[in-house]
Amino acid sequence: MLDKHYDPHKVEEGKYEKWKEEGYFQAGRDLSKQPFSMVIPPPNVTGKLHLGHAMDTTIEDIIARYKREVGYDVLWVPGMDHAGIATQAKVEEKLSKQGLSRFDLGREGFLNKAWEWKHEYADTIHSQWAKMGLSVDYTRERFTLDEGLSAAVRHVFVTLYKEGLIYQGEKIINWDPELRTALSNIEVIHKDDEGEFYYFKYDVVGTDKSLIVATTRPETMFGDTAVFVNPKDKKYADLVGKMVINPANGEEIPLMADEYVDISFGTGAMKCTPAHDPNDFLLGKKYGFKFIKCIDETAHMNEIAGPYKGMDRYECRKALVDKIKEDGHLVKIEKIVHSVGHSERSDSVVEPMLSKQWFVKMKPLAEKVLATQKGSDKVNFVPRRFEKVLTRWMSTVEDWCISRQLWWGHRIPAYTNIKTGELVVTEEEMDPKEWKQDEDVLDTWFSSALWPFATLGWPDTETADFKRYFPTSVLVTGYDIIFFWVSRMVFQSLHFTDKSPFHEVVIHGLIRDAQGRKMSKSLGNGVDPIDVIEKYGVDALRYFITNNCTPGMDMRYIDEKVGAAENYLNKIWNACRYVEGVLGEDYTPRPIDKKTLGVLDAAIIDKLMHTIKSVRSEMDKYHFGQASSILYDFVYDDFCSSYLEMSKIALSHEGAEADVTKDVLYTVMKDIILMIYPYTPFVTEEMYLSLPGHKKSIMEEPYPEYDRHLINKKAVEKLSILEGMIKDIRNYKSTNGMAPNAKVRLLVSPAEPFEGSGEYLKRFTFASSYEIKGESLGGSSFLYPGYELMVEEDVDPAILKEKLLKEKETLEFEISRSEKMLGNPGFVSKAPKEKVDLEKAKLEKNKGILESLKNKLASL
RNA sequence: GGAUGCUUAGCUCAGCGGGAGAGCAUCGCCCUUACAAGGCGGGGGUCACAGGUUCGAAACCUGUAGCAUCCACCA
Repeated sequence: MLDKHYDPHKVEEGKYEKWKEEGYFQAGRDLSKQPFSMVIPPPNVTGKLHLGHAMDTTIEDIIARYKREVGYDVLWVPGMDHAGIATQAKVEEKLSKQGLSRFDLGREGFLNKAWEWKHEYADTIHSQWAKMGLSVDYTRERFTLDEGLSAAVRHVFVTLYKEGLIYQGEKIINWDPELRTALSNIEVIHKDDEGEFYYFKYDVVGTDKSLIVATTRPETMFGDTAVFVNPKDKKYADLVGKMVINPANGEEIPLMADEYVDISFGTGAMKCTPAHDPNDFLLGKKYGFKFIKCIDETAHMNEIAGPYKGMDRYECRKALVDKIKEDGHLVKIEKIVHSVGHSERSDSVVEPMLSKQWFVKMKPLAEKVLATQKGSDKVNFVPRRFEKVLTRWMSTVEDWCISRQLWWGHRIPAYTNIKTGELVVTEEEMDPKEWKQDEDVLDTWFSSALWPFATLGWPDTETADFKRYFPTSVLVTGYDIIFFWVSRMVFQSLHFTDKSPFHEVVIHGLIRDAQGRKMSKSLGNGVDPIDVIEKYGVDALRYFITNNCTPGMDMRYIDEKVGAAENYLNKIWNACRYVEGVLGEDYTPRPIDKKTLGVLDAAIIDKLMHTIKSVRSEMDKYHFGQASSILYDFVYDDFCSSYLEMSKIALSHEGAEADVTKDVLYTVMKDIILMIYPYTPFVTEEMYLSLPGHKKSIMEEPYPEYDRHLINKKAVEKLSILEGMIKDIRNYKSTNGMAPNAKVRLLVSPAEPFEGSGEYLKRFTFASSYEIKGESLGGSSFLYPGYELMVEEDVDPAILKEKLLKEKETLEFEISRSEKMLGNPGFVSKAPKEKVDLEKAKLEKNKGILESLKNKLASL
């Protein structure tokens, strides 16, 4: 027997372990079923999981559990990401608290620390997955740095290299001076920062003229190789070709003309620093300049900066500007807001810098994606608009810088011969005495990109899992990592397996705080899912997520809503407790027999069928919020408030009527539980096990099926008349200042809506008497299609009249509306016939009611 | 500079071509034997604005405004 109150913690205890032991999460237990597969977006082993993870994985778990119920052999692969930069930064931070740097430990020692860190956080993550109830297949768990993934990474790297799609080159890359590593373009976040625009005077050699050049980055002037103007710019036409003096170091550099320069920007004259700016780099190449680096890897000035050597780039900027000012070459300083690149991880200002790195040549790979998206093997996004995010990026993508100057990650399989300097890229282990391996590791996303196929055994394409579960069915992830992850999985998969890695991508938004702000450490507004679970239970948290997420949209975390979810679960819990009590221990479930159903039974079963149909349809479209609210309405209104209350009367009539009612209660309750189960597996398991005739677990039950033979429109209509009567009487009492349980006498005419309906009416309205009158009722009766009802209590006639007049007004409005519609030839000829018929029927009905209403008013 | 999304009840949000919905909040009444973490009843909205398409628009199209996000090498 269920307890009187739903206690989430008591309910949740032990269930997950049981499911896991029984092997319910394991894929491939019944190969006769259709496969359905997903991979978890591997969380970083940097720390605890946050609410965003809770949302993402809850959605996946709903899908997994639903698909199992519907009859699929579901594989949901769990795993974690080594998260190169992020984890290394955490470990280094920890070390620095002990006064150590990674260089003190050396590569090997540091990696040991990193692995310790990984194990610690992997444990935390595992326990959080268990708390959340995720039905992942632990027998197939993977890690992005495990043996298999590492082999896949090496294979991909070597293959792409041999195909000419990976190359080593010297280009301007984004350098994070704090973490001291290169970054890819998308790891740089551009922010609008306030800065200064410095205008300096450059003397032109051999003349008494000068020109003014504006820059935001004076400290890079030591690396300048020219000043450029636009060839069409008349201001400088006579000066082009002469030398000008760099006010930073007094060196002579040429004044040149190139179309690239925008005449209208600044002074129209631009300094060129080929080693510290991507555009200047291109100019440098075009004109064969030297590439002079003046800033080092820690963002300090090097020897090129002469007296400024050793200064931080900003210190140097300040000192240099002061000096130029002293020299009389500073014209003015303007405040400007400009876009400055920051490292996604360290938030330090990224230094564009010439550097030798490894790159993936993106164009051919991206073109494959774009072509695929036009065909039948395309990846379908939910919502659809996110496909454009992918294709737009793919069509403008630049080469991907994949090498990182870190230790934690997949080491690049490139070796240089110590004696000859020969470079070899190979999957084989090379003898370290002869060959020196590249020091760098790969971008984390390089390995994550292989996740959907490498976790299934690839590059071995003959493994059972790869053959059965690849391509995967669906991927669930946030819109913020479409570039980082989704796009890269797609192009790697297309290139290496010739298939898209998944058929569908379900995109969700971010979870924000109650004020709509992003949750962040600096704001301290983060919510720990574990705290929420402590307070309300996992199921309430899961239900909150289910009910409040709309595909592709951000969601706010609102504590009271989780509370509301818990209350809802308590409601269902109590309904179940009632059903359980009613059925008793001897009850044996029987299928619904259409022929034996009473009006109320037939009506609730009809509504159940409609609910099953629409819920399934929404579930299939991944509209969980929609699905759960359709269910909510059915559970709350149709089942709890209506049928369940009414069943109390039927049950008091012992015999066949009571038996049928029990069958209906059982069926509806069980179907409700089975439909809510994917959202809130713990409570529903507990409730399920309290019902008679249950199996070992709810996980062995199939999803409810829609049966069109159980549709009964007439019964629903009759019920709606009864419910209308009840509502009118309740409202009548309320507006007349009577207590809800005040006794009233009722009359109906010319008959009751269905046999026995009077008993329900009486009970639901606390009527002391109930009588059927053959003839029409005068005065204050309520009207329904074909029926009248009257409350025989003395009430203030003024209130009554007011009520009737209000009713008349709305009726007249309704009638005129219908007449207007039906009088519109366009509507009658163009609207669907059923709409027109519906409107006609409404008009007739309302006209009839208005007629009797007028009589009543006259007789008052 | 491009692109996308949002603007609906006091608050947070669904709905996205056939008569305005939910949760919370609010007001009134009720300990009715599943649930007071409850029940019953009520109040509250020219669905941002302006045009257009349609028999019919909160929903579709085009603009406008405000907010948000993403992309972009403007020195």
